[in-house]
Amino acid sequence: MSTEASRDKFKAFLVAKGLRPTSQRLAIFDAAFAQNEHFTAEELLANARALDESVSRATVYRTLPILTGSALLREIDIGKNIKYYAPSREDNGQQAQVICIDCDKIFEINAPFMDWYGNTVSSKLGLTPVSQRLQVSAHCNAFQTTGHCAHRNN
Amino acid sequence: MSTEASRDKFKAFLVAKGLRPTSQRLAIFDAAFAQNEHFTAEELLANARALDESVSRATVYRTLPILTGSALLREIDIGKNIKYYAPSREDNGQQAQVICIDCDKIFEINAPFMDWYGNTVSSKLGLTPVSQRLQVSAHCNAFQTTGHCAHRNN
DNA sequence: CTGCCTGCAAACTCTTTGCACGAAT
DNA sequence: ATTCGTGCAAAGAGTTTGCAGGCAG
Repeated sequence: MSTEASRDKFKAFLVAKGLRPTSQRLAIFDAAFAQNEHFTAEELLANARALDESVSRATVYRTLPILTGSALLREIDIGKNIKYYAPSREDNGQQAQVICIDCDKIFEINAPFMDWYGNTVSSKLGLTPVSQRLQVSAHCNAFQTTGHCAHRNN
Repeated sequence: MSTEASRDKFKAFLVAKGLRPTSQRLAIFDAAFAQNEHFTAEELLANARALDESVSRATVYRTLPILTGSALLREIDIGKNIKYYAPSREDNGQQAQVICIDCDKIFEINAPFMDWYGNTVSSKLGLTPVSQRLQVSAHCNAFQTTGHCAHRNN
């Protein structure tokens, strides 16, 4: 899905919910979809402010649940106290993450068996699966030798 | 591994690290291993205080990393802002969790394929896997109809 | 007497919320 | 007018940490 199409979908979602497509909300959307990497709320704030300096931290935090609720953005919790976000993909919900412990870089891996696994395991317990996540935390081999990861520019 | 054997292992671990097996640390250990369910730091504090009222919140938070570092306790992050803990099992590191969204009950499921998956996926990226986790979030069917989960007494 | 441990309370990080003002309908 | 959205700053939750005193070796 193109960014432009997603932007329209976001506007339509807002209107359908009786919410207004304000300049701040759209700036936050644009900043989110301009990101190549996974990002945090704070990074999103900085990038949204670059587009529209009137965007406040509160509005970012209030808009993020709208974006994840509209399924345009995914929230990714890697077990730190901070949440990461990334634009959704088609294979949404069937992706595993490999997280570099050294630089926090997140790799997304297709894992279509996850849905099957969630269904199988939940039904045995009398539960209905809502979501599943599979994450591998790993050290970067390059970091062990060179002292820094090649993944992210830090 | 019996609780008694674990207790000795904990003492040995402390000594090996040059740390002292103080009454507070042992009370925290005993409280942790008396739990049947997964527990939070705050619950552990309450239970440890029942054994030794001199235990403080700070000491609980300072002792938890020691316990997880000694591999006697596992830390389980279910994507809430709070961390859960549980005594380790033999099949440590190869367990998936099914989490009831309605009551936060955590079911542990053996998933021996996780190690294989972590190794396979990491090696392709030039990474060395450290840990992996597989979690399924699900709704309790009983909750949908009766309004409360049968799992936990709340 | 030297250094590890402790409790207390303050600090910290990330996120949420109350409030009054401003914009849209 | 009325409702919705906003920024600011304060509050909140969970966790960490600086400090002065206490206990062990």
